[in-house]
Amino acid sequence: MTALTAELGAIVAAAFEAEGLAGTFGRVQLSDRPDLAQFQCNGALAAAKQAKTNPRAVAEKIAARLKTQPMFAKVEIAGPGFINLVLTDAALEGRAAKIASAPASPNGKSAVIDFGGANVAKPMHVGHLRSSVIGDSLQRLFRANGWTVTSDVHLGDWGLQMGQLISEIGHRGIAPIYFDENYRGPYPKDSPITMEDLEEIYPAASAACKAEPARLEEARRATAELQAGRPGYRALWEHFFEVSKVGLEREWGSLGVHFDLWKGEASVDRLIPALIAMLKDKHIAEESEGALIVRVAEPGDKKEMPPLILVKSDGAVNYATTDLATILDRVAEQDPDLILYVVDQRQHLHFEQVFRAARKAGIAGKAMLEHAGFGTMNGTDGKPFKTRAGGVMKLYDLIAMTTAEADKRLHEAGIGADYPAEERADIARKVGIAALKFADLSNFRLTDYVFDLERFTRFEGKTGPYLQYAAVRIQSILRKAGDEGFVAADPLIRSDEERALVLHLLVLPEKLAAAEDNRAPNILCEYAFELAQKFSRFYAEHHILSESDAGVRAARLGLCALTLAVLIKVLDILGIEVPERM
RNA sequence: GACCCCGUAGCUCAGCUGGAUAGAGCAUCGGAUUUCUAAUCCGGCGGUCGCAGGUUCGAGUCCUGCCGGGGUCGCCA
Repeated sequence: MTALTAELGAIVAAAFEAEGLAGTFGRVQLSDRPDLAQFQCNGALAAAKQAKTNPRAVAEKIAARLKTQPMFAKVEIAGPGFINLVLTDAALEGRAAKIASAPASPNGKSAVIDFGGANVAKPMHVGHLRSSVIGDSLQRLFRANGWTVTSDVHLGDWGLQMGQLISEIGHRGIAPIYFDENYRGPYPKDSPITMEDLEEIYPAASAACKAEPARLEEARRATAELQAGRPGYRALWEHFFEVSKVGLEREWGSLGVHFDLWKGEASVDRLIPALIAMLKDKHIAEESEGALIVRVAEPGDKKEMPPLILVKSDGAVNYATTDLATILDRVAEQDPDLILYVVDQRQHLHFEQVFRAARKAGIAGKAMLEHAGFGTMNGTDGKPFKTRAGGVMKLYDLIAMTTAEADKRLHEAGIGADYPAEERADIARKVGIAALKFADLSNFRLTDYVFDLERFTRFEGKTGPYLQYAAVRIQSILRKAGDEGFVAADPLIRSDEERALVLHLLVLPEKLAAAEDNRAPNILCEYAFELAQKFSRFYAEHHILSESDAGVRAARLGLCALTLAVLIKVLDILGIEVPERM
C-alpha cells in the first residue's frame, strides 16, 4: 500500500515540473488545517523563494494544473501560497477498501534489533520493561513494513556479575566440585542452584563486593577465569544460563514478547581473540595503563570521548568488547542493513564508542549502527520508579500489580460478571498488559514518563483499555451482523463522520512510515487513539444494524470491518491484544 | 567542569525534515441516552511553548548564551 501523500505528491511534483520547477517541491503532507483541507503542499513557497518570484503566483499555476485531475474535489490557495487539496469522496472510497488487505511486501532490507537486555541470574525489573516493550513494538513495526527482522535478546551473561555469583557460591561452599581445580569432569547435569537461589545469591554477592574490596577482587578474578575457560566455572555458568532462561522466557511470555535469538555476551566469546588480534594488527588497539584500549576520539569532537576498553588490566573483557564481537557475529550471520539497539539512553556514550570503534575496524559490513535510546520510568514523585519499600520493583510484580488493578476496574464496571472465571482472568491480563504497554509506548522514547497505575488502567482517555474497548465494540457489532445474516460491502461516504474516518484509515501508511523513520511507536499510539475516536464519533451518529436500507447498512458494516482490521493491526504492532469481548 | 536528554494548558504528554489560529487526554463547567457495549459522544474554560538574543517572508521547531530538572564522563552493565 503506497502512502496517499506519496501518490498525491507524484501528481503535484509533475505539475511543478511542467512549470519548469523541481519536482521535489511537490511534496504533499496531511493538512495542518483539517477545517480547510485534507492535504496540502507548501512547495510553492520554497519554489518562489528559490526562483525569486511571488509564491502565490507559483501556487496559482500549480493549482491550475491540479484542477484538471478528477480526483480532486477542491484545489485552493490559501495564505502566502499553501496549496490546499481535498479529494472527492469517490477517490477516498476507491482507496479505502484496499487499505487493510495490503500485505507487507518485502522491502529487501534486513535489521537486527537488539533489545530486552536482561541479565542472567538477575530477575527482570522495571528497567527492562521499556526495552522490552519498545523493542518488541519496533520489531513488529519493521516486519509490518517489510523488513526482515532478527531480534536478539542479547543477555548480559559474561560480565562481572558472573564472577560475583561464582565467587559467592564458592564462599558458601554450595557446590565444591565446580571449584576443584583437580577435578576433570564431567559435571552434574542438574543445576546446584535454583532460580530462587539466584535471586537471593546475586544481591548478596553484589553487596559483599561493595562492602569488601577483597571480595570485589575475587569476583574480578573469577570473571577473568571464567572468560579464560576454567571448566568448573563454565559448567556453573551453563547452569546459571539455563536456570535463568526459564524464568526470563516466562516473564517475556507474559508480556507477549518474543525473540528470534537468545544470544548474549558469552555467545560471542569465541570471536574475541581473533577480534583483539585483528585490532592489534591494524594498530587500532593499544596498551594503556595496563589495559588494551581503542582510542575513539575524533578531531571535531565537542565532547570528551573516553577510549573504549577492550581488555581490562585484570585480563577480563567488558561489554564494549562483547558488543564489538557481537557486531562481527551479526555481520557474519545476518549481514544486516541495520543494527538497532533499543537500550537505555544512559548508555548512549557507550554505543557511540562502540560504533566508532566498529567503523575504525571496518567490521560492521553494510550495517548502519544505531542506538534508539529511551528515558526512564519514574514514580509519581518524579524519581525513578521504586517499590513502596524503596527497592527496585521486579517486572513480575509490576505485571501482577497491573493485572490486579485491571481486574479491579473490570469488577467495578461490572464487566464480565457472568463470564467464566477463566475468561475474566484472561481479559484482566490483556487489559493490564495493554494499559502498561500503551502508557509506555505513547510517550516519545527519549522522554522520561511517570508511572501512574490508576491513570493507565482507566477506560476513559488515551489509554490501552479505551482502545481495546473500541475494538471490542466493533467486534460485537460484526458478530451481531453475522447472526442476522447481514453482509458487508465496501465503505461509502455519506456523512462528515464517515469521511473523517475513511480519511484517517487511508493515512495508515504514512503513520507506519513515520513511526519507522523515527523509531517512534508513540506515533502509532496517537494514530490508534484518533482512529478509535473517529470511529466512536461515526458510531454515535449512525445506526448500523438497525439501518433499513440494506446497501447503506452493508457499506457501514464494511467501514466497521475495515476500522477493526486497521485498529487490530496497529494494536498488534504495539503488542496489544484485543479480547473477544469485555 | 565538559557533553547528552528534557523544560509546551492546573496535571500527564503530542507536535514528523521551520509554515496558516500551538494540539490531545485528565481535571473542571454545560449538553446528549427507550445504547448496535454511555467504559461513549458533542460543546465551553484553560498556554508570554523555561528566559534572552539571533537567522528567516515565517521559529514550539534551527543557531548562541543563560536558568531549572535528569543523565553520562577509562577498566559495572
